Amino acid sequence: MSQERNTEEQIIAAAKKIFSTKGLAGARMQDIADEAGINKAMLHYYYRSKEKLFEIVFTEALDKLMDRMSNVINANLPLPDKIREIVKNYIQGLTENPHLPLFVLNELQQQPELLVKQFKTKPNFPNIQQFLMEIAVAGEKGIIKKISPLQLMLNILSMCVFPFAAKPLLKGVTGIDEVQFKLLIEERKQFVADFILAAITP
Amino acid sequence: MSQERNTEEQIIAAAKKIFSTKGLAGARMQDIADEAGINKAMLHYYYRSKEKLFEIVFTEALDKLMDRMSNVINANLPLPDKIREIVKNYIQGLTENPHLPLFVLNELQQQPELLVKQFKTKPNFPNIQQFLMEIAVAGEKGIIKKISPLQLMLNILSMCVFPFAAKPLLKGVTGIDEVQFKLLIEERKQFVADFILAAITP
DNA sequence: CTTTGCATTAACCGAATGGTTAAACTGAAT
DNA sequence: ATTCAGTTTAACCATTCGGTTAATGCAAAG
Repeated sequence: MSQERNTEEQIIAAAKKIFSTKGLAGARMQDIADEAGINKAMLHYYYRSKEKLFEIVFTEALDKLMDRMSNVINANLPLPDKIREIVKNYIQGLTENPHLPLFVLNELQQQPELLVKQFKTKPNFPNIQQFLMEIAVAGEKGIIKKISPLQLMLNILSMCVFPFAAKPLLKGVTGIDEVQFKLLIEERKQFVADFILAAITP
Repeated sequence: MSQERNTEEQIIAAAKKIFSTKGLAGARMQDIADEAGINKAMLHYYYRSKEKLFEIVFTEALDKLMDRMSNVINANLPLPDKIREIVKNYIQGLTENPHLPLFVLNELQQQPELLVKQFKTKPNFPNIQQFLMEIAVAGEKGIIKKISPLQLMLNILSMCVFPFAAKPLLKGVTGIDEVQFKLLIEERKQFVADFILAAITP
């Protein structure tokens, strides 16, 4: 697939693709080797075992999801504008990596410990606490309604992430094709933001 | 686990548990046999193959998800009340089967054909078209804002389903335990309904 | 040219896994 | 008591899969 470049990177790229689409249990080392266009033994030569390789891929995936969230959350903007940015930015990010959510959520259900390892090396979630506080404060100030910050954040996340996880179901039930799906997602960047702001504006 | 009863049912019960938590690729026939407390050969005696057994379990799971949706959607209520009912009812249903969403969404991504098989035997989705129409009409009448029915339905589904799929992530990031999670979910029955209605009321 | 150290490959290995089979068991009908 | 059909079990089989190894390739250093 992705020819040239040094072997290590080729492997990671292939592993990302295979693991994120088939999951840890469904992925075969041979699949990854084929995808990378190299010999299977190379996988072990560079990354010892399937689990080690998986952990690297998974950690990077989770990182990507968390970082994208953090970046936007820390922007210096009034809360409503910030929510608009978060939604737009997050949906865009998922558009570029549509398999990430289902992959991460699924593997996390089978091995919740994977989260702990992440926190030990990268404590990239305190920002979320800060965001929750911001929502609470905005509620007190009357900028938005007084509501549970956690519930609001859950709603924001839900509406951004779920459509990507439910893509096959959505396509099957509504009968839309790939183009229409992308259009629907594009439309959501504004729709969801409007929806949220309408819900929380006092 | 579930002792007594006829063997066929024991197997299905065990298969449900194993498949829905570990997925098709991650589940082992031996796991299912152990869970049912019977000999592995029985699985094949009654259900031929892993795939056949899986298909039965999956179809039933998808059915449950779809039916619950359809039932409430067809109730004879004003749209706002109906949305309240849908949210409450759906979240409650997922509370009783918290693994269903991630299971179905994940397997559906790997084999979207599974949906087609479902539609051939049980065309239980036209009701959704009816619901979308109802939203459009309510928009015209000024009962709610004029918005994309599909986007609204996606939002409703997202907010109901996502928290269950993201449970491990949520627990990890916020540090809440099982009891607090259940409380959060219980609270959501009202919060999400309020949220939606606030967003779509003209 | 030769050596040296890393990279690469094909062949191989043992364990796990889905599936099969032949024999043993069980209980009801004769 | 015997037969007979359906059920259950342990042992077994073939394949797949993660992982290893020994031999080969190869390019830079000497």
